[in-house]
Amino acid sequence: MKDDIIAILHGILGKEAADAGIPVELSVPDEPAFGHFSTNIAMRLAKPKGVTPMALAEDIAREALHRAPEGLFEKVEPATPGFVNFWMSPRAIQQAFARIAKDDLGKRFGRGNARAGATVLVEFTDPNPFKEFHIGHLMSNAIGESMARLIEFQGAEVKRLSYGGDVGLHVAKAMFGALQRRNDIPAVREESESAQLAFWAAAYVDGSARYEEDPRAREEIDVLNRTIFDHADPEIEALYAWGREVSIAKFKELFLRLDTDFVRNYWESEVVEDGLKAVEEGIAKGILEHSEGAVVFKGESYGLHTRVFVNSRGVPTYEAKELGLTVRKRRDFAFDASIVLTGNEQNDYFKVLLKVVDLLIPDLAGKTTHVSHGMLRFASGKMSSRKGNVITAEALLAQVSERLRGKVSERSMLADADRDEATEAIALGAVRYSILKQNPGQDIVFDFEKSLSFDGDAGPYLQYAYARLQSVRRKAEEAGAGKVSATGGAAPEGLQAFIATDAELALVRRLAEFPDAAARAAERLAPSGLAAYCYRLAVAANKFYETTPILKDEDAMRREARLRLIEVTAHVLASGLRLLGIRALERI
RNA sequence: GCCCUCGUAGUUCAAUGGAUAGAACUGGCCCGUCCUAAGGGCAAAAUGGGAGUUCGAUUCUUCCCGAGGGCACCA
Repeated sequence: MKDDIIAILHGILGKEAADAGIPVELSVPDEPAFGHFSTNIAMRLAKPKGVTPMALAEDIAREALHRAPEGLFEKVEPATPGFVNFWMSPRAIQQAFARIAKDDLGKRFGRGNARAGATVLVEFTDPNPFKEFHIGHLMSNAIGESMARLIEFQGAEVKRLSYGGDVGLHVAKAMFGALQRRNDIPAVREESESAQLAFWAAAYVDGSARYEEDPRAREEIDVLNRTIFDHADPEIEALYAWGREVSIAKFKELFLRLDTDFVRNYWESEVVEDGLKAVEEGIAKGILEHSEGAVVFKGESYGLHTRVFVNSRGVPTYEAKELGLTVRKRRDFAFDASIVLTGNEQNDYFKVLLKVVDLLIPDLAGKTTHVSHGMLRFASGKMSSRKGNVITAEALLAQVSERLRGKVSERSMLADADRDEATEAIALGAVRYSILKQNPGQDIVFDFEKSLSFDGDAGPYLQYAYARLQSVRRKAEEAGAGKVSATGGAAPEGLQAFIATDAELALVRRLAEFPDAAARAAERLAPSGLAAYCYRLAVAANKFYETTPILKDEDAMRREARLRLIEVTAHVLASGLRLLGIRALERI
């Protein structure tokens, strides 16, 4: 429908719009009084053409109606101060539905080809061994996984990557903390996985505190950092191996639970060499320089600031390692684009890094995009793993599940055995949706009671809408009322003519928006637009469900048509949810 | 001090420079012989302040106020 109108507008405007550099755009107004589609082209073109916006809008409206195939529009109207609003005829909407249903059967409705044939790396989550997997990582995971799926939906092959700091100062701090209680270690190693993790979390908190408070401890930790880096001490090596292993085992378990499949998990320890080599090259090329015993990049002439790449002890910092990672990625994958997702506190740092990459590795220039997410903030104050007041991803999910449990058991649609699984999926969906519905890059103020709602614009609402649609389908199948063509049986010709109520037509118009919504979210690398779309689709589906009898309708053809609409809606909703990383549940 | 984000109903979030700023939660009022009420409907409620650009500004520029982040050996 949208493409039809744009084509008509291009026909009317000829090359005037193109010459003026003004794109012909069509939007879907929130306000029903402004039509199904609306364009502002008359206002934008009035000045170059030397006419009033309203006069142009009137001309365009009249001409559009004149040029359109018979029966496409219900009406086309100019509106002050110069909009042109379009209302599709029911028949045009019905035909759109027939097309969507056909595409949907082919399981390709909504897919785009903006990234067809491209290989895109997406690095996200990035938990660090020796530290906890906290809700910040959960946030990165939710956004990154959704971005990955959106890009795949546009035809690209996506390689999911994670990168973790298994060497560096934070490790030295944790190791220092652990060495303070080395006598406990044999006992702890006999205990549960979670006790071992708790030991390391506490060790890190201790080590961090001592690093800040005690100059002598600080010196020891810096030395320890070098020792770890050099693999110089067997006892340290053994302790390190244990800590690293405990962390990584946990991460693997969580990745599985979060349904994210990384093809490669990079560790800082393995990119050190490439990083140092790149730094050498940078020095040779005069991009990096020695300063006060360290190797730095002076970013001031680029409007950036100076950053240290190798510290005065000869240990590469995050900068050099990230440089090594970039080189490494290029060696491991032939990629067209690489996306790195981090917290927004790294924005300035990444500008420096990407500038160095541009200067040092010209063939990678511009291929890497840094995307940042905001921080999780609490009414109660800031979370800091250094201070030990972090909320782990597991703790959050456990708490959300706990709140859901009562709600799930009140409802009888599920067998007891399935309730735990549903609770898990709803909890994950609720958390994911609350993260994804917001613009990425913004901080999220997190409040257990308030921000994680299970009603209204929230994950469970979408899952519920889906489950209800599926329930109707099941009942229809049980009753033998019409073959819902899940198995691929084509609907009888002309069925779409029975889609006629306002709620039905509005729902079809929503369905038609799906490809645009997915494409736009992928282009902007922002799942929030798709989350908003899924919500609006669910609203339209619920309205249809509430207002329109389906199984109870006496007319067999109409019943079949409505079942078909339900089937397609459920499938599109499921596709949308999948792109958000939220499981569509058959029953709730 | 310099740089980057961000200030929208009581709260949490929307709004490719467009129309009457859109939702949800909370509080108020309706809908139960009906396909899952985690639902549907009604009413109420907001752009931090000032100047500017524009036919049109939540959006762009600038100043002020406020919050967060970054600014050399952490990541």
